[in-house]
Amino acid sequence: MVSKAATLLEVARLAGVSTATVNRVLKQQGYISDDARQKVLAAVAATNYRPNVVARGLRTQHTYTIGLMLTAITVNPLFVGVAHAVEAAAIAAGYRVVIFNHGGSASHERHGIETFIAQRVDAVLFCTTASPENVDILVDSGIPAIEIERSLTETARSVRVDNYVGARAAVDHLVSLGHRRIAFVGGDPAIYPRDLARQRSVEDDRLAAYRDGMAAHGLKPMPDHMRLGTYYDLDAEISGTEGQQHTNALMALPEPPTAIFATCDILATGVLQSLYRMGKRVPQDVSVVGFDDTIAAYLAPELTTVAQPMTALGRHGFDMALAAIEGREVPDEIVLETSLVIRDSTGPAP
Amino acid sequence: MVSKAATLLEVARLAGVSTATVNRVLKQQGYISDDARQKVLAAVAATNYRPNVVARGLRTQHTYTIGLMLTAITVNPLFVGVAHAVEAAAIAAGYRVVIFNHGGSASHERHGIETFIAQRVDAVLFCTTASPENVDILVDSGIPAIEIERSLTETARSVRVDNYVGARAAVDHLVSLGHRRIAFVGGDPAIYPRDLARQRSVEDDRLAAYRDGMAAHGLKPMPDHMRLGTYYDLDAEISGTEGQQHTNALMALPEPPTAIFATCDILATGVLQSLYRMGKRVPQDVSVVGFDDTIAAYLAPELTTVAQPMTALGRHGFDMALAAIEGREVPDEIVLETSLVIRDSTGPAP
DNA sequence: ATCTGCTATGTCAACGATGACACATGCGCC
DNA sequence: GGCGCATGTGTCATCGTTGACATAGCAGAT
Repeated sequence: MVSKAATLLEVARLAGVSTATVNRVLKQQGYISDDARQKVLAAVAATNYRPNVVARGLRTQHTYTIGLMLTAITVNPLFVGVAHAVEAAAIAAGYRVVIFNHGGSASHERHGIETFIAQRVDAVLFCTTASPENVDILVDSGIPAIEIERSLTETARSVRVDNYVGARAAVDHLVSLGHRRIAFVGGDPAIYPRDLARQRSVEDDRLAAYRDGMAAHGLKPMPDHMRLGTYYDLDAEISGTEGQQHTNALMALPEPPTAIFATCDILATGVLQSLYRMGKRVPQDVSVVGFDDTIAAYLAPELTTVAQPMTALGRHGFDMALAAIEGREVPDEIVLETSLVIRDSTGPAP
Repeated sequence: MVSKAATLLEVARLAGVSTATVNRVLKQQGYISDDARQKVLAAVAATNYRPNVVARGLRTQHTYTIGLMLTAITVNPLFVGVAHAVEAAAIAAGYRVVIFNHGGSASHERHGIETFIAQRVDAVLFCTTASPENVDILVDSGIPAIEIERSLTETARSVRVDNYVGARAAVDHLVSLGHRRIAFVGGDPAIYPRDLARQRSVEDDRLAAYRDGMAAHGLKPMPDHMRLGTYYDLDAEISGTEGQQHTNALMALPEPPTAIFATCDILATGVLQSLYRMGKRVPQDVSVVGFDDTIAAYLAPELTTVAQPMTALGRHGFDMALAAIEGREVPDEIVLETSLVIRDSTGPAP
C-alpha cells in the first residue's frame, strides 16, 4: 500500500477539529480536552501521520540539521570515529547530520558550504577544513562553525587535543624502556596547515614534544625523518607508504633506531610493514608507537599508541554547536587529553 | 558581518522586478531581457542571495536529499568505503546525504526511518538493515529503498556482490598454491540475517563456496571453524578477537591448517595476530586470505583478499535510487563481481 | 486593419506547520 | 449580576519558492 503522507489538515478534518488543536495535542502544550485528545490521536494513528519537517523548518527557521564537513571519511579512521560520535550526539538531541567530503579541495568545500547554507543547517562541524576562508563564509552568515581535531581558523570555535602532551607521553614511554635512539616519523610541519591563532600545526606540536622530550633526557633527536608530500595528497597520507620509506631509510643508517614514534597509526602501519619485510621483530628488535588509536588494535603486533578521544571530540563538538544554536555561552576552545595505550609493539631496548 | 539571508522577494525589489523574473533568471528558463538579467544578477550578487532549499522542498515536494542507513560506520571499513562512494555520487547529482547509524537495534533503526520520512528524503539506501520490516515501512510510504552489500528483504532493490564466486576464487587460489588443509573462519550462517528471497545469507554463500571448492579438488573441509556470537554483537564482530580464538583452536589441532580463509578482513586481522603471537610466519608457515579489501593493505604482511567493489556498490546504489526517484526503469537487483587481490600473505604450502 | 505568435514580465495561490490572537465557555467570588 | 480567570478551540497570516496563468507590447502575415 503506497500512500501519500497525510497532512495536519487531513488529520484535523478526520478528527473533526482544527489544525491548531491537532498541533496542540502533538506538541503537548496549551489546553486540550480529553475528548479532543482521543479523537486527534485516533486520527493520527489512522492516517499514519508524520509531521513534515520541511514545512516546519520553513515556518520556524530552524531545521534541526547540522552539517559535517570532512576531508574524506576514508582518509583516516579517526574521522570515522569522530563522525560516528557526532552523529550519535546529534541524534540523541533530535538533530540530523548531513555529511560532505571535500577531498582536500577548497573549491569543492566551498560548494559544500554553499549547500549547507542553502539547506539552512543550524550549524556546521569541520573535521579539518580545506580552507579557513570557507569557514569564514559560514561565520559571516551567522551559522555556528566548530572545528574538531584541529583548529585552523581564528573565527571558529574548536575542540582538539593536547598534541604536545600526547606526543611527549609516547617519547617518555620509550625512554623509560631504555631506548636512546628514537626516531620520529611524521609529516613536515611546514606543509601542514597552521592554527591561525597559535601559528602551530598539529605536527609542530608533536615534533616539538619529541625534540623537547629527547632533550629532557639528554638524547639527540635523529635526523631526516619527516617528509610526507603535500598534506592533502590524500593517497599519500592514507597509504602508509611514507611510513615504509622512512623506516627503510632509518634502518639503513649506521646506527639505526631501536624505537620509532609515528605521528599517526596509518603511518605506523607502514613502519610495521617495513620492519616485517626486513625480518625485524617488534618489539624485540625495534619498538613502535603510533598516534590516534584507530587501527592500532588490529595490527600484529597490537600497536602501542597515543589515543585520541574520538568519542569525546565528536560529542563536545556537537555540544558546542548546540550551545551556540541555543544562544548559550560557548567556550572558544576545548582541549582534551590523550592517553597512552600500551600494547605489544613496545618493549625494552635491545 | 553577520546578516540574515536575503530572500527572493528582497532580490526582486532591489532589482526592481518581480520574483517571477528573478526566478526565471536563476533557473535560466523562459524569456528574460538582457536588461532584466543584468539587474537581477547584480541584485543577487549584492545581497549574496542563496536559495532556501527548505522552502523549495516544501513547494516542489522534492528535497534532493537521500538517507543513508548504516549499521554503524565504525563497525567495518567496508561501510566507510560505501558511504564515501554514495556521498560522492549523490553530490555529483546535486543531492545531499543524511546519515543514520542504527547500531544493530531494530527500534533505533525504526526511529531513523521515521526521521527520514518526516524529513521527506527522496530515497533511502541501506548498508545493512537491522530489520526488514523497517524497510517495508519505507516502501509502503512510497519512498524508494535500496539495499547495498546485502539483500535482506523481498521488497527493496539491492546492489550486492557474488559472494559465492568471490569465496571460490580465494579457495582456488590456495589450492593452486598446493594447500590441502585449508580452514574456513567465518560467522555461523545460522546467525547471519538471510536474504528473504533466496533464503541465503552472505555467509551461506561464502561457506558453500568453500565446501564446494574443497570438494571439487577432492579435499575435506576442516571442522569446527565458525562461531561469531550474535551477528549484531558489534564489538565481537569488529574486534578480530573471534579470529584469534578460531586460529588458536585451529593451530592446536593434530593436523593444523596450512592456510586460513577468513570471510572478512577484520576477522583476518585476528588470524594474523594469533599467528604472530605463536611465532608462525605468514606466508611461510601459514597462508591467510581475507575478504573485503578494507584494511588488507595496511597489515603486515599485506593481506591477500577478495576485494569488494566498494565504490561501485555505492555508486550503483545511488544510481538505482536516482532512477527510482525519477521514475525510470530500475532493475530489482545488481550483482557485481569481486576480485582476488594477491598480496604477501599467501604463498606455497610448506 | 486585424490577427497570430513571439517576447517579456507580473500576479498569486499553493506547499504544510506554526502560533499569535480572538473567541467561547464555565466556574468561583465579590 | 458582573467580573476575573482558567479552560478549550478555531482562524489565519506567515515562512520563501515555484510555476501556471494572465497581461501586454510589438513584428510580421493576411
